[in-house]
Amino acid sequence: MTEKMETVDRYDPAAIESKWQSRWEQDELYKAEVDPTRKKLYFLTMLPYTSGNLHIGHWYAMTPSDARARYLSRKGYNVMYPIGFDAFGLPAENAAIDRNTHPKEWTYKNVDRMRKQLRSMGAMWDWSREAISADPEYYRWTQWFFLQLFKNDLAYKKMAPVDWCPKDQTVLAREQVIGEDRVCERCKTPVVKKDLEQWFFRITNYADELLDFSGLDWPEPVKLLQTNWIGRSEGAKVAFLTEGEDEIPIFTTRPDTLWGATFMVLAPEHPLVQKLTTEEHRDAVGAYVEQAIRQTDIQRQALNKEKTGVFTGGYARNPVNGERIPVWVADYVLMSYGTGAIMGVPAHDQRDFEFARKNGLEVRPVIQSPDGEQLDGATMQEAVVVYGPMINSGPLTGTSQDQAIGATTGYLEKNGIGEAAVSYRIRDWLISRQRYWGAPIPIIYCPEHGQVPVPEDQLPVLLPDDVEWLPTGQSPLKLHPEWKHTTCPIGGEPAERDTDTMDTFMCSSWYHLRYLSPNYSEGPFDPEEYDYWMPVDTYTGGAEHATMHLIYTRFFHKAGRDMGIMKGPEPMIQLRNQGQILGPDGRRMSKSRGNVVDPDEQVAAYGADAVRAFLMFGYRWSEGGPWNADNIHGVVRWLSRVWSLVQQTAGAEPGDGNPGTGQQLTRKVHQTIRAVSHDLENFDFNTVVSALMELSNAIGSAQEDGLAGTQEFNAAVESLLLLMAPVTPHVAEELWERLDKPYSIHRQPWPDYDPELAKEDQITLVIQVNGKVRDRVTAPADVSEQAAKEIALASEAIARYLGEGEPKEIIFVPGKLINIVT
RNA sequence: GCCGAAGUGGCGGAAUUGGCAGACGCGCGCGACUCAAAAUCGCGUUCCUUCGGGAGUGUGGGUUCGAUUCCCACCUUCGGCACCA
Repeated sequence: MTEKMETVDRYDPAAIESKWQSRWEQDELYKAEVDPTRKKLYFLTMLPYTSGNLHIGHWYAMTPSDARARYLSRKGYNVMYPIGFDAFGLPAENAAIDRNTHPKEWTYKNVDRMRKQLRSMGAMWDWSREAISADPEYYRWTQWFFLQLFKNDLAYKKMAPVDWCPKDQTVLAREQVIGEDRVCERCKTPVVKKDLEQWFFRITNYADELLDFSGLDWPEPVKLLQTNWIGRSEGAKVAFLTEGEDEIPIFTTRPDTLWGATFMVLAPEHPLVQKLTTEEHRDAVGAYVEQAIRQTDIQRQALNKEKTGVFTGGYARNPVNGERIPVWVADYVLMSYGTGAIMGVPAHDQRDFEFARKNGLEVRPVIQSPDGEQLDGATMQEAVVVYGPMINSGPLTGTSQDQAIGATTGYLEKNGIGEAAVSYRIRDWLISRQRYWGAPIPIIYCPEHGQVPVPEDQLPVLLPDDVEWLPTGQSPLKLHPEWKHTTCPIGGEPAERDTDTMDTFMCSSWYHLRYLSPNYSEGPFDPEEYDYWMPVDTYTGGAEHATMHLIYTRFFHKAGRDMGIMKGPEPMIQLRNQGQILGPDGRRMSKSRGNVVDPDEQVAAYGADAVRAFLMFGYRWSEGGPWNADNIHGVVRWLSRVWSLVQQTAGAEPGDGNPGTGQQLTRKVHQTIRAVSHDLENFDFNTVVSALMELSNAIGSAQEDGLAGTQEFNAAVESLLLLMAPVTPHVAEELWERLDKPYSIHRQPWPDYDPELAKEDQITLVIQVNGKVRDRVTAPADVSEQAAKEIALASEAIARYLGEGEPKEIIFVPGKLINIVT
């Protein structure tokens, strides 16, 4: 033993990791190829943004996923695990401007650095499928997708009040404006409203289909976030007529309260405001509308504790009872939802109630209060927001709660004044960005022919390199005359290009398709690859993308399917979210706080295998948590122990250990195979590592018991390495080689377990009295109820707790416990 | 306010179906090795205790022979939504 020790070198991850990384790459160990004879598995992890440096968060997201992909590959699946870079976008452009370099240069330098950093993980990525969204050969097809959406009327340009980030000098999609403060998702600056002509995608056409998650194995919270984001409401659309015979449609979820509508409110931006306003009220309305439109959303909200609004002087008729009701303008009604106009039913809507009280408008109850009390509009303190039988409702008075909405809708339809309708919270996806670093929108504006799509054979519309940034923050594309001025593809007239670029979420909506065939030039992807690999079987990434990327990519897929480009109902079948690693102080990592953990430093200090194993072991993957610099030592020690254990015992002469111990070791091996397989399958990475530790501890004890060199012992060591390989690929490969096993361990089939061998033959039988544990005895695993009873009643420890007389009841759980109830 | 997730030792966390609470690790304590230290190895480590035992999985109830697990009410933390008619 002592002699042997001296020949054992120390575990030195730096020496073995780069060696194996180059070897695997050279041997194309992870190259995925279409093979119809094998069951495929497309395993995808959200692509990194080219921000400059790999973050410990990337490791946390990617290395457990890699372990699972490796496991499934060893289980026999033909696994494709690709990687690429999300390379366009604001952060790159801003960072480049700050550093006075070109975004392209900055981005591609980052790609080089991040590639190296990614390689240091030792993940099973197929680098031959790498795709970078800022490559012309990539964005050519991003533009192509835009044109297909345009041709199918799923992309359109319109003037609309949009969210503008004054710092980043661009508009944002609704999804990219976050929180109570309505700030820019990237720079956290409060956005302002601006009226601009912008490109939108008709994601609202797919609202209903996006609510259908059938066939998807996605986390419930993500499905719920998307459901709420889409925000489907059922109700009715009702046409009110002004005295000038203009129609004002409104949407309501409570058609049953129509008889209680005592006023109408228009959003300040509503097109009929001017026309309805009487001379007498013109100044007041004009001033109100102007200040409302000028305000940012936060300003509106701050004032919104108090409902403001002004009377237009105009009137409309309530179509169900012909009553003349005043029309007001107020900013609590949003132009962007429903029809931009509402009926005011103060008795049964709290907002309308507050507005009515403030402005002396009539409050008229039309739904029976649930406590049977007679509601009095003049004295009510708040709106009674309930469902109930209809009262004061003309011909429908007395309709029961259950029939109220249906009866009203029927009445509306019969009389031609309205119909059942659905409204959604989600808005069309605004994709124009007034920025340089993105895929140019491939549209040319011709004075003769209007919006003319760039012919497909002229794609890509290349981003010009020779651009200048002015302190005004204007897009350099606007200031680049040679690029901007072109000719009309139809008639050759002088024409102008669209100088906006596309939201980067557009690039990332289809990157999983570019991975299929990154060099394909006949289309966005090779259909043969598509048919084999799609859909994505498992997709992993952060839950923060629930209402952005994950909703966009589903829309994109469905639109692509309807255009005959893609197939199948959904792009990604199984989704799992990891949590977030925080700084050691428990707060989000950020440079300004100085709490950023650099993965390169960790790898230099402990090796990639230790960092991988630690990230899997130290956290519930779906939760994450603060970085704990101490806990990684446990994993490092474990790997060192395995390292010396394997080498000390390799080729040992069989010892004279007792055969029972060998059998126990074999049992532990089979139990570990079962546990590790189950937990990898279920994303329970922390217990994967703890099960492996238990096995190596058991092997260590067996070594002390003199079992080294026996068949059981060697088989256990072999199994340990085979099971460790997905978690710690380098050290497993190195030790595997040192045992003279065939290269590569990552191509060895995953070990099977034998349930018989995994079964315990002895159990600890727990003896309870009235549900409290009073004794534990060793018994055969298949101990019968009768035998267990005898054992329990014979126990001295138990006798003390049994009173006089017979036990009332004895409960026996086979293989577990016996409970005596007295 | 509405919706969602989570509360278990000093810390990270474990506990297939309602059945031994605290696996596996960190940290800490004691010991071995060493001139010494580091590293390594071994043992111990939920709390209280009069050493018999008692209490214990955010709080209070409930169901059950038996509850971290199921039900009801509440508290705390974190995330999402924000006048959506």
